[in-house]
Amino acid sequence: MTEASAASQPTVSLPGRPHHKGQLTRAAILDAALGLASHMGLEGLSIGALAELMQMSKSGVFAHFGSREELQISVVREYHVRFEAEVFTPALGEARGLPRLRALFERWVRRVSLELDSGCIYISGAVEFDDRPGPVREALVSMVVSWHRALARAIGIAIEVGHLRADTDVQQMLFEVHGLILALHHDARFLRSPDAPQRARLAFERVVAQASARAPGVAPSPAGRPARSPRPASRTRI
Amino acid sequence: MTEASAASQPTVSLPGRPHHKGQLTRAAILDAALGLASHMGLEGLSIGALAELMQMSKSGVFAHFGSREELQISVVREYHVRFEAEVFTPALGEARGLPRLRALFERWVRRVSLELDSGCIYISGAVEFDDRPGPVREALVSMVVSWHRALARAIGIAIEVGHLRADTDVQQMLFEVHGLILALHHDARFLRSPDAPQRARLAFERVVAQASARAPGVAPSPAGRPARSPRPASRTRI
DNA sequence: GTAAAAATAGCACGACCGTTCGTATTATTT
DNA sequence: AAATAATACGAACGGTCGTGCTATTTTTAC
Repeated sequence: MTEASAASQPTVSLPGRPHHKGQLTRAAILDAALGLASHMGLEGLSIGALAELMQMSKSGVFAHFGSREELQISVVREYHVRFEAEVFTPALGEARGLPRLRALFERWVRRVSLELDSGCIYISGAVEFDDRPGPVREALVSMVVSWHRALARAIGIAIEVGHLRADTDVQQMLFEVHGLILALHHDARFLRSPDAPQRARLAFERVVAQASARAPGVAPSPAGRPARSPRPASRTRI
Repeated sequence: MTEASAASQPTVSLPGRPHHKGQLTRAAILDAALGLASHMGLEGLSIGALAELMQMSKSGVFAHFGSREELQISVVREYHVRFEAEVFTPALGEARGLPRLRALFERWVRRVSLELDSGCIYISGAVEFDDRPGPVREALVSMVVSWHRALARAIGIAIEVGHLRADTDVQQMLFEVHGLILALHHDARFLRSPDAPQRARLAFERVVAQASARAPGVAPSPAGRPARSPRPASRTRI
Protein backbone atom coordinates (compact mmCIF):
# COMPACT_ATOMS: atom_id res chain seq x y z
CA MET A 1 0.00 0.00 0.00
CA THR A 2 2.84 2.34 0.67
CA GLU A 3 4.45 1.27 -2.56
CA ALA A 4 1.18 1.50 -4.35
CA SER A 5 1.00 5.18 -3.62
CA ALA A 6 4.50 5.66 -4.89
CA ALA A 7 3.76 3.69 -7.99
CA SER A 8 0.80 5.87 -8.74
CA GLN A 9 2.95 8.96 -8.82
CA PRO A 10 3.95 10.09 -12.26
CA THR A 11 7.51 10.89 -11.36
CA VAL A 12 8.51 7.91 -9.34
CA SER A 13 9.39 4.52 -10.63
CA LEU A 14 10.12 1.20 -9.08
CA PRO A 15 11.68 1.34 -5.64
CA GLY A 16 14.29 -1.32 -6.24
CA ARG A 17 17.65 0.33 -6.19
CA PRO A 18 17.70 2.80 -8.99
CA HIS A 19 17.77 6.54 -8.52
CA HIS A 20 16.57 6.74 -4.96
CA LYS A 21 17.73 10.30 -4.73
CA GLY A 22 14.41 11.55 -5.94
CA GLN A 23 12.48 9.45 -3.51
CA LEU A 24 14.63 10.71 -0.74
CA THR A 25 13.87 14.34 -1.36
CA ARG A 26 10.29 13.45 -2.00
CA ALA A 27 10.12 11.97 1.48
CA ALA A 28 11.76 15.07 2.88
CA ILE A 29 9.24 17.28 1.12
CA LEU A 30 6.42 15.12 2.38
CA ASP A 31 7.72 15.41 5.90
CA ALA A 32 7.78 19.18 5.68
CA ALA A 33 4.37 19.18 4.04
CA LEU A 34 2.95 17.19 6.91
CA GLY A 35 4.13 19.73 9.43
CA LEU A 36 2.85 22.56 7.30
CA ALA A 37 -0.54 20.96 6.72
CA SER A 38 -0.91 20.30 10.42
CA HIS A 39 -0.64 24.00 11.05
CA MET A 40 -2.48 25.49 8.10
CA GLY A 41 -4.78 22.67 7.17
CA LEU A 42 -4.76 20.73 3.94
CA GLU A 43 -6.30 23.64 2.08
CA GLY A 44 -3.79 26.05 3.53
CA LEU A 45 -0.94 23.92 2.29
CA SER A 46 0.69 25.80 -0.59
CA ILE A 47 3.49 24.74 -2.87
CA GLY A 48 5.17 28.11 -2.62
CA ALA A 49 5.42 28.00 1.15
CA LEU A 50 6.55 24.42 0.97
CA ALA A 51 9.29 25.28 -1.52
CA GLU A 52 10.55 28.14 0.62
CA LEU A 53 10.60 25.87 3.65
CA MET A 54 12.57 23.29 1.68
CA GLN A 55 14.82 25.88 0.08
CA MET A 56 13.84 24.66 -3.32
CA SER A 57 12.14 26.15 -6.29
CA LYS A 58 8.42 25.88 -6.62
CA SER A 59 8.69 23.85 -9.78
CA GLY A 60 11.19 21.55 -8.13
CA VAL A 61 8.72 20.70 -5.43
CA PHE A 62 5.86 20.61 -7.88
CA ALA A 63 7.54 18.03 -10.10
CA HIS A 64 7.47 15.47 -7.33
CA PHE A 65 3.71 15.38 -7.13
CA GLY A 66 2.37 16.55 -10.45
CA SER A 67 -0.43 18.55 -8.90
CA ARG A 68 -1.43 20.15 -5.67
CA GLU A 69 -4.23 17.69 -5.21
CA GLU A 70 -1.82 14.80 -5.51
CA LEU A 71 0.34 16.45 -2.90
CA GLN A 72 -2.61 16.71 -0.54
CA ILE A 73 -3.48 13.08 -1.08
CA SER A 74 0.10 12.08 -0.44
CA VAL A 75 0.05 14.03 2.79
CA VAL A 76 -3.11 12.26 3.88
CA ARG A 77 -1.61 8.88 3.10
CA GLU A 78 1.62 9.69 4.86
CA TYR A 79 -0.28 10.82 7.92
CA HIS A 80 -2.16 7.57 7.88
CA VAL A 81 1.06 5.58 7.80
CA ARG A 82 2.45 7.48 10.75
CA PHE A 83 -0.80 7.28 12.66
CA GLU A 84 -0.89 3.56 12.17
CA ALA A 85 2.70 3.14 13.26
CA GLU A 86 2.31 5.34 16.30
CA VAL A 87 -1.17 4.47 17.55
CA PHE A 88 -2.40 1.25 16.07
CA THR A 89 0.60 -1.04 15.66
CA PRO A 90 2.12 -0.64 19.13
CA ALA A 91 -1.20 -1.39 20.76
CA LEU A 92 -1.21 -4.80 19.12
CA GLY A 93 1.43 -5.75 21.65
CA GLU A 94 -1.15 -5.53 24.40
CA ALA A 95 -3.35 -8.41 25.34
CA ARG A 96 -6.52 -8.86 23.35
CA GLY A 97 -9.58 -7.25 24.84
CA LEU A 98 -9.70 -4.34 27.22
CA PRO A 99 -5.96 -3.88 27.62
CA ARG A 100 -5.53 -3.44 23.89
CA LEU A 101 -8.54 -1.16 23.67
CA ARG A 102 -7.18 0.98 26.50
CA ALA A 103 -3.80 1.17 24.81
CA LEU A 104 -5.40 2.28 21.58
CA PHE A 105 -7.31 5.03 23.30
CA GLU A 106 -4.39 6.19 25.38
CA ARG A 107 -2.12 6.47 22.37
CA TRP A 108 -4.86 8.20 20.47
CA VAL A 109 -5.25 10.72 23.27
CA ARG A 110 -1.58 11.41 23.29
CA ARG A 111 -1.46 11.79 19.55
CA VAL A 112 -4.25 14.35 19.54
CA SER A 113 -3.39 16.35 22.62
CA LEU A 114 0.29 16.38 23.27
CA GLU A 115 1.45 16.86 19.75
CA LEU A 116 1.30 20.58 20.14
CA ASP A 117 2.65 21.50 16.76
CA SER A 118 0.75 19.16 14.55
CA GLY A 119 -2.99 19.02 14.82
CA CYS A 120 -4.67 15.83 13.76
CA ILE A 121 -5.15 15.87 10.00
CA TYR A 122 -8.02 13.42 10.25
CA ILE A 123 -9.97 15.91 12.31
CA SER A 124 -9.06 19.11 10.51
CA GLY A 125 -9.40 17.40 7.16
CA ALA A 126 -12.83 16.09 8.03
CA VAL A 127 -14.04 19.61 8.71
CA GLU A 128 -12.35 21.09 5.65
CA PHE A 129 -13.58 18.49 3.21
CA ASP A 130 -17.00 17.57 4.50
CA ASP A 131 -18.49 19.79 1.82
CA ARG A 132 -15.83 19.43 -0.86
CA PRO A 133 -16.13 16.35 -3.04
CA GLY A 134 -13.12 14.98 -4.83
CA PRO A 135 -10.20 12.63 -4.50
CA VAL A 136 -8.81 14.28 -1.38
CA ARG A 137 -12.07 13.80 0.45
CA GLU A 138 -12.22 10.21 -0.70
CA ALA A 139 -8.73 9.55 0.55
CA LEU A 140 -9.56 11.10 3.89
CA VAL A 141 -12.76 9.14 4.28
CA SER A 142 -10.98 5.95 3.36
CA MET A 143 -8.32 6.46 6.02
CA VAL A 144 -10.77 7.46 8.74
CA VAL A 145 -13.06 4.55 7.97
CA SER A 146 -10.11 2.19 8.07
CA TRP A 147 -9.18 3.49 11.49
CA HIS A 148 -12.74 3.20 12.70
CA ARG A 149 -12.84 -0.37 11.50
CA ALA A 150 -9.71 -1.14 13.47
CA LEU A 151 -11.27 0.34 16.57
CA ALA A 152 -14.51 -1.54 16.03
CA ARG A 153 -12.50 -4.72 15.71
CA ALA A 154 -10.79 -4.03 19.02
CA ILE A 155 -14.13 -3.46 20.71
CA GLY A 156 -15.49 -6.63 19.16
CA ILE A 157 -12.57 -8.61 20.51
CA ALA A 158 -13.15 -7.17 23.96
CA ILE A 159 -16.68 -8.47 23.73
CA GLU A 160 -15.58 -11.86 22.50
CA VAL A 161 -13.16 -12.39 25.33
CA GLY A 162 -15.79 -11.34 27.82
CA HIS A 163 -14.32 -8.03 28.92
CA LEU A 164 -17.34 -6.19 27.64
CA ARG A 165 -20.96 -7.20 27.80
CA ALA A 166 -22.21 -9.31 24.95
CA ASP A 167 -25.00 -6.89 24.13
CA THR A 168 -22.67 -3.95 23.73
CA ASP A 169 -23.44 -1.93 20.61
CA VAL A 170 -20.06 -1.66 18.92
CA GLN A 171 -20.90 1.23 16.63
CA GLN A 172 -22.51 3.15 19.46
CA MET A 173 -19.49 2.74 21.68
CA LEU A 174 -17.25 3.77 18.81
CA PHE A 175 -19.37 6.86 18.29
CA GLU A 176 -19.04 7.90 21.91
CA VAL A 177 -15.33 7.22 22.16
CA HIS A 178 -14.68 9.12 18.98
CA GLY A 179 -16.64 12.01 20.42
CA LEU A 180 -14.33 12.08 23.39
CA ILE A 181 -11.34 12.44 21.11
CA LEU A 182 -13.03 15.21 19.19
CA ALA A 183 -13.89 17.05 22.39
CA LEU A 184 -10.32 16.61 23.53
CA HIS A 185 -9.02 18.05 20.28
CA HIS A 186 -11.41 20.96 20.53
CA ASP A 187 -10.79 21.83 24.15
CA ALA A 188 -7.05 21.27 24.10
CA ARG A 189 -6.22 22.99 20.83
CA PHE A 190 -8.91 25.61 20.44
CA LEU A 191 -9.82 26.46 24.01
CA ARG A 192 -6.35 25.61 25.30
CA SER A 193 -7.80 23.80 28.25
CA PRO A 194 -5.02 21.92 30.04
CA ASP A 195 -7.20 19.31 31.72
CA ALA A 196 -8.85 18.11 28.54
CA PRO A 197 -6.78 14.90 28.36
CA GLN A 198 -7.80 13.94 31.86
CA ARG A 199 -11.43 14.57 31.07
CA ALA A 200 -11.17 12.36 28.01
CA ARG A 201 -9.55 9.56 29.96
CA LEU A 202 -12.10 9.78 32.74
CA ALA A 203 -14.99 9.69 30.33
CA PHE A 204 -13.47 6.77 28.48
CA GLU A 205 -13.24 4.74 31.66
CA ARG A 206 -16.85 5.62 32.35
CA VAL A 207 -17.89 4.34 28.94
CA VAL A 208 -15.86 1.19 29.39
CA ALA A 209 -17.18 0.56 32.87
CA GLN A 210 -20.71 0.96 31.68
CA ALA A 211 -20.20 -1.65 29.00
CA SER A 212 -18.14 -3.76 31.31
CA ALA A 213 -19.19 -7.30 31.88
CA ARG A 214 -20.01 -6.91 35.52
CA ALA A 215 -21.49 -3.46 35.38
CA PRO A 216 -25.24 -3.07 35.22
CA GLY A 217 -26.99 -1.09 32.56
CA VAL A 218 -27.53 2.57 32.40
CA ALA A 219 -30.26 2.95 34.96
CA PRO A 220 -29.68 0.28 37.50
CA SER A 221 -32.63 1.33 39.55
CA PRO A 222 -33.71 -1.96 41.10
CA ALA A 223 -37.38 -1.48 40.41
CA GLY A 224 -38.36 0.89 37.68
CA ARG A 225 -36.54 2.45 34.80
CA PRO A 226 -37.08 0.36 31.73
CA ALA A 227 -34.04 1.98 30.27
CA ARG A 228 -32.90 0.14 27.22
CA SER A 229 -31.63 -3.20 28.31
CA PRO A 230 -33.46 -4.84 25.42
CA ARG A 231 -30.73 -3.85 23.08
CA PRO A 232 -30.22 -6.35 20.33
CA ALA A 233 -26.88 -7.94 19.93
CA SER A 234 -24.19 -5.81 18.48
CA ARG A 235 -24.72 -5.23 14.83
CA THR A 236 -21.50 -4.41 13.16
CA ARG A 237 -22.21 -1.94 10.45
CA ILE A 238 -19.87 -0.63 7.80
CA MET B 1 -10.79 52.35 8.68
CA THR B 2 -12.88 55.48 8.55
CA GLU B 3 -16.59 55.55 8.87
CA ALA B 4 -17.06 52.15 7.43
CA SER B 5 -15.44 50.23 10.23
CA ALA B 6 -17.02 52.41 12.85
CA ALA B 7 -20.40 51.77 11.36
CA SER B 8 -19.81 48.06 11.05
CA GLN B 9 -18.37 47.49 14.47
CA PRO B 10 -21.20 48.11 16.89
CA THR B 11 -23.63 46.15 14.74
CA VAL B 12 -26.27 48.48 16.08
CA SER B 13 -28.98 48.47 13.51
CA LEU B 14 -31.27 51.18 14.64
CA PRO B 15 -33.65 50.98 11.77
CA GLY B 16 -35.77 53.83 10.72
CA ARG B 17 -34.18 56.62 12.60
CA PRO B 18 -31.07 57.73 10.85
CA HIS B 19 -30.46 57.85 7.17
CA HIS B 20 -29.57 54.21 6.59
CA LYS B 21 -30.69 52.19 3.71
CA GLY B 22 -27.27 50.66 3.35
CA GLN B 23 -27.73 48.96 6.68
CA LEU B 24 -30.25 46.81 4.90
CA THR B 25 -27.89 45.66 2.20
CA ARG B 26 -25.25 45.04 4.82
CA ALA B 27 -27.60 42.59 6.46
CA ALA B 28 -28.26 40.98 3.11
CA ILE B 29 -24.53 40.65 2.47
CA LEU B 30 -24.04 39.17 5.90
CA ASP B 31 -26.76 36.67 5.26
CA ALA B 32 -25.13 35.55 2.06
CA ALA B 33 -21.74 35.51 3.76
CA LEU B 34 -23.07 33.19 6.42
CA GLY B 35 -24.22 30.70 3.88
CA LEU B 36 -20.97 30.97 2.01
CA ALA B 37 -18.82 30.60 5.11
CA SER B 38 -20.82 27.57 6.17
CA HIS B 39 -19.81 25.86 2.98
CA MET B 40 -16.26 27.07 2.47
CA GLY B 41 -15.24 27.87 6.00
CA LEU B 42 -14.32 31.27 7.36
CA GLU B 43 -10.98 31.18 5.58
CA GLY B 44 -12.59 30.15 2.34
CA LEU B 45 -14.90 33.13 2.47
CA SER B 46 -13.77 35.54 -0.24
CA ILE B 47 -15.04 39.00 -1.03
CA GLY B 48 -15.00 38.30 -4.74
CA ALA B 49 -17.26 35.28 -4.48
CA LEU B 50 -19.49 37.16 -2.07
CA ALA B 51 -19.79 40.08 -4.48
CA GLU B 52 -20.68 37.81 -7.35
CA LEU B 53 -23.30 36.09 -5.25
CA MET B 54 -24.75 39.46 -4.31
CA GLN B 55 -24.44 40.81 -7.83
CA MET B 56 -22.43 43.68 -6.55
CA SER B 57 -18.96 44.98 -7.14
CA LYS B 58 -16.17 43.78 -4.92
CA SER B 59 -15.51 47.28 -3.64
CA GLY B 60 -19.18 47.73 -2.91
CA VAL B 61 -19.17 44.72 -0.65
CA PHE B 62 -15.82 45.61 0.79
CA ALA B 63 -16.95 49.08 1.84
CA HIS B 64 -19.46 47.61 4.23
CA PHE B 65 -16.85 45.92 6.36
CA GLY B 66 -13.58 47.73 5.85
CA SER B 67 -11.54 44.57 5.77
CA ARG B 68 -11.87 40.89 5.23
CA GLU B 69 -11.09 40.21 8.84
CA GLU B 70 -13.89 42.48 9.95
CA LEU B 71 -16.20 40.61 7.62
CA GLN B 72 -15.20 37.32 9.19
CA ILE B 73 -15.79 38.67 12.67
CA SER B 74 -19.16 39.98 11.63
CA VAL B 75 -20.06 36.56 10.29
CA VAL B 76 -19.06 34.95 13.57
CA ARG B 77 -21.17 37.40 15.53
CA GLU B 78 -24.12 36.98 13.26
CA TYR B 79 -23.91 33.23 13.58
CA HIS B 80 -23.87 33.59 17.33
CA VAL B 81 -27.00 35.70 17.27
CA ARG B 82 -28.83 33.14 15.16
CA PHE B 83 -27.55 30.24 17.21
CA GLU B 84 -28.77 31.89 20.36
CA ALA B 85 -32.16 32.64 18.87
CA GLU B 86 -32.59 29.15 17.49
CA VAL B 87 -31.07 26.96 20.18
CA PHE B 88 -30.73 28.80 23.44
CA THR B 89 -33.65 31.18 23.73
CA PRO B 90 -36.46 28.77 22.85
CA ALA B 91 -35.19 26.27 25.39
CA LEU B 92 -35.75 28.83 28.12
CA GLY B 93 -39.44 28.13 27.73
CA GLU B 94 -38.92 24.64 29.13
CA ALA B 95 -39.04 23.93 32.83
CA ARG B 96 -35.81 24.43 34.75
CA GLY B 97 -33.69 21.36 35.15
CA LEU B 98 -33.66 18.28 32.97
CA PRO B 99 -36.43 19.36 30.59
CA ARG B 100 -34.57 22.50 29.68
CA LEU B 101 -31.29 20.66 29.37
CA ARG B 102 -32.91 18.12 27.06
CA ALA B 103 -34.41 20.88 24.97
CA LEU B 104 -31.04 22.56 24.64
CA PHE B 105 -29.41 19.36 23.48
CA GLU B 106 -32.19 18.43 21.10
CA ARG B 107 -32.12 21.83 19.42
CA TRP B 108 -28.36 21.66 19.28
CA VAL B 109 -28.53 18.29 17.58
CA ARG B 110 -30.97 19.57 15.03
CA ARG B 111 -28.88 22.62 14.35
CA VAL B 112 -25.76 20.59 13.72
CA SER B 113 -27.20 17.68 11.81
CA LEU B 114 -30.22 18.66 9.84
CA GLU B 115 -28.98 21.92 8.52
CA LEU B 116 -27.50 20.21 5.52
CA ASP B 117 -26.35 23.30 3.73
CA SER B 118 -24.74 25.19 6.55
CA GLY B 119 -22.18 23.47 8.71
CA CYS B 120 -21.72 24.76 12.22
CA ILE B 121 -19.35 27.70 12.13
CA TYR B 122 -18.42 27.15 15.75
CA ILE B 123 -17.03 23.74 14.89
CA SER B 124 -15.39 24.52 11.57
CA GLY B 125 -14.07 27.80 12.92
CA ALA B 126 -12.56 26.07 15.94
CA VAL B 127 -10.57 23.78 13.67
CA GLU B 128 -9.56 26.54 11.29
CA PHE B 129 -8.43 28.97 13.94
CA ASP B 130 -6.98 26.79 16.66
CA ASP B 131 -3.54 27.65 15.36
CA ARG B 132 -4.21 31.12 14.00
CA PRO B 133 -4.09 33.90 16.57
CA GLY B 134 -5.91 37.13 15.94
CA PRO B 135 -9.21 38.90 16.38
CA VAL B 136 -11.20 36.28 14.50
CA ARG B 137 -10.01 33.55 16.81
CA GLU B 138 -10.77 35.71 19.82
CA ALA B 139 -14.27 36.34 18.60
CA LEU B 140 -14.82 32.64 18.01
CA VAL B 141 -13.50 31.68 21.42
CA SER B 142 -15.64 34.29 23.07
CA MET B 143 -18.80 32.99 21.42
CA VAL B 144 -18.06 29.35 22.12
CA VAL B 145 -17.18 30.04 25.72
CA SER B 146 -20.37 31.99 26.15
CA TRP B 147 -22.37 29.06 24.82
CA HIS B 148 -20.51 26.66 27.08
CA ARG B 149 -21.28 28.85 30.04
CA ALA B 150 -24.95 28.77 29.18
CA LEU B 151 -24.85 24.99 29.01
CA ALA B 152 -22.98 24.75 32.28
CA ARG B 153 -25.61 26.95 33.86
CA ALA B 154 -28.35 24.65 32.63
CA ILE B 155 -26.57 21.63 34.06
CA GLY B 156 -26.08 23.47 37.34
CA ILE B 157 -29.76 24.21 37.55
CA ALA B 158 -30.58 20.57 36.92
CA ILE B 159 -28.39 19.73 39.88
CA GLU B 160 -29.98 22.39 42.05
CA VAL B 161 -33.49 21.20 41.44
CA GLY B 162 -32.45 17.65 42.13
CA HIS B 163 -32.72 16.19 38.65
CA LEU B 164 -29.04 15.39 38.63
CA ARG B 165 -26.89 14.09 41.44
CA ALA B 166 -25.32 16.71 43.64
CA ASP B 167 -21.82 15.43 43.05
CA THR B 168 -22.11 15.70 39.29
CA ASP B 169 -19.05 17.31 37.76
CA VAL B 170 -20.51 20.05 35.61
CA GLN B 171 -17.47 20.61 33.44
CA GLN B 172 -16.99 16.90 32.91
CA MET B 173 -20.57 16.45 31.81
CA LEU B 174 -20.24 19.44 29.53
CA PHE B 175 -17.13 17.92 28.02
CA GLU B 176 -18.87 14.66 27.25
CA VAL B 177 -22.01 16.23 25.86
CA HIS B 178 -19.98 18.52 23.66
CA GLY B 179 -18.11 15.49 22.40
CA LEU B 180 -21.38 13.93 21.33
CA ILE B 181 -22.20 16.97 19.23
CA LEU B 182 -18.77 16.94 17.66
CA ALA B 183 -19.08 13.24 16.85
CA LEU B 184 -22.50 13.92 15.40
CA HIS B 185 -21.11 16.69 13.24
CA HIS B 186 -18.27 14.48 12.07
CA ASP B 187 -20.30 11.39 11.29
CA ALA B 188 -23.26 13.21 9.77
CA ARG B 189 -21.40 15.69 7.62
CA PHE B 190 -18.13 13.98 6.83
CA LEU B 191 -19.02 10.30 6.87
CA ARG B 192 -22.61 10.97 5.83
CA SER B 193 -23.88 8.50 8.37
CA PRO B 194 -27.65 8.82 8.58
CA ASP B 195 -28.05 7.40 12.07
CA ALA B 196 -25.65 9.80 13.73
CA PRO B 197 -28.40 11.92 15.32
CA GLN B 198 -29.93 8.87 16.93
CA ARG B 199 -26.56 7.82 18.27
CA ALA B 200 -26.05 11.25 19.75
CA ARG B 201 -29.47 11.25 21.41
CA LEU B 202 -28.98 7.78 22.80
CA ALA B 203 -25.60 8.64 24.22
CA PHE B 204 -26.95 11.83 25.73
CA GLU B 205 -29.66 9.96 27.57
CA ARG B 206 -27.01 7.58 28.81
CA VAL B 207 -24.95 10.44 30.17
CA VAL B 208 -28.00 11.98 31.77
CA ALA B 209 -29.13 8.70 33.27
CA GLN B 210 -25.73 8.11 34.73
CA ALA B 211 -25.77 11.49 36.42
CA SER B 212 -29.38 11.06 37.34
CA ALA B 213 -30.31 11.42 40.93
CA ARG B 214 -30.97 7.79 41.66
CA ALA B 215 -28.28 6.18 39.62
CA PRO B 216 -25.03 5.27 41.27
CA GLY B 217 -22.35 6.22 38.86
CA VAL B 218 -19.72 3.88 37.77
CA ALA B 219 -16.69 4.73 39.80
CA PRO B 220 -17.88 8.13 41.00
CA SER B 221 -14.47 9.66 41.12
CA PRO B 222 -13.79 13.34 41.53
CA ALA B 223 -12.71 14.46 38.13
CA GLY B 224 -10.68 17.43 39.20
CA ARG B 225 -12.70 19.34 41.65
CA PRO B 226 -15.97 18.18 43.08
CA ALA B 227 -17.00 21.77 42.68
CA ARG B 228 -20.25 22.41 44.44
CA SER B 229 -21.47 20.56 47.48
CA PRO B 230 -18.88 17.85 47.69
CA ARG B 231 -20.96 14.96 48.73
CA PRO B 232 -19.02 12.16 50.32
CA ALA B 233 -18.52 9.51 47.76
CA SER B 234 -16.06 6.75 47.30
CA ARG B 235 -12.94 8.42 46.06
CA THR B 236 -11.20 6.49 43.43
CA ARG B 237 -8.45 7.69 41.21
CA ILE B 238 -8.34 6.17 37.83
C1' DG C 1 35.13 7.44 -18.66
C1' DT C 2 30.65 8.94 -21.35
C1' DA C 3 25.65 8.82 -22.47
C1' DA C 4 21.06 8.44 -20.97
C1' DA C 5 17.86 9.72 -17.52
C1' DA C 6 16.17 11.93 -13.80
C1' DA C 7 15.89 15.92 -10.82
C1' DT C 8 15.82 20.74 -10.24
C1' DA C 9 15.86 25.65 -11.55
C1' DG C 10 14.13 29.59 -14.02
C1' DC C 11 10.62 31.94 -16.17
C1' DA C 12 6.04 33.19 -17.61
C1' DC C 13 1.08 32.63 -17.81
C1' DG C 14 -3.58 33.39 -16.21
C1' DA C 15 -6.54 33.53 -12.32
C1' DC C 16 -7.90 35.10 -8.05
C1' DC C 17 -6.92 37.51 -3.77
C1' DG C 18 -7.65 41.87 -0.61
C1' DT C 19 -7.27 46.58 -0.99
C1' DT C 20 -7.11 51.57 -2.55
C1' DC C 21 -8.77 55.49 -4.99
C1' DG C 22 -11.44 58.54 -7.74
C1' DT C 23 -15.92 59.02 -9.41
C1' DA C 24 -20.72 58.39 -10.31
C1' DT C 25 -25.19 57.39 -8.32
C1' DT C 26 -28.25 57.48 -5.15
C1' DA C 27 -30.88 58.57 -0.71
C1' DT C 28 -31.62 61.62 3.03
C1' DT C 29 -31.83 66.11 4.97
C1' DT C 30 -32.42 71.10 4.75
C1' DA D 1 -36.17 72.59 -4.86
C1' DA D 2 -31.00 72.32 -3.85
C1' DA D 3 -27.40 70.60 -0.71
C1' DT D 4 -25.20 66.89 1.28
C1' DA D 5 -23.92 62.82 2.94
C1' DA D 6 -24.19 57.81 2.23
C1' DT D 7 -23.53 53.97 -1.28
C1' DA D 8 -21.98 51.71 -5.02
C1' DC D 9 -19.06 51.20 -9.08
C1' DG D 10 -14.87 50.43 -12.04
C1' DA D 11 -10.30 50.21 -12.70
C1' DA D 12 -5.98 49.24 -11.09
C1' DC D 13 -2.20 47.65 -7.90
C1' DG D 14 0.81 44.33 -5.67
C1' DG D 15 0.62 39.81 -4.28
C1' DT D 16 0.16 34.69 -4.21
C1' DC D 17 -1.73 30.85 -6.13
C1' DG D 18 -1.15 26.47 -9.23
C1' DT D 19 0.74 25.08 -13.37
C1' DG D 20 2.86 24.71 -17.83
C1' DC D 21 7.18 25.27 -20.47
C1' DT D 22 12.44 25.10 -21.41
C1' DA D 23 17.20 24.87 -19.76
C1' DT D 24 20.52 23.20 -16.75
C1' DT D 25 22.40 20.51 -13.39
C1' DT D 26 22.90 16.20 -10.96
C1' DT D 27 22.41 11.32 -10.52
C1' DT D 28 22.41 6.81 -12.35
C1' DA D 29 23.66 3.28 -15.83
C1' DC D 30 26.75 1.28 -19.05
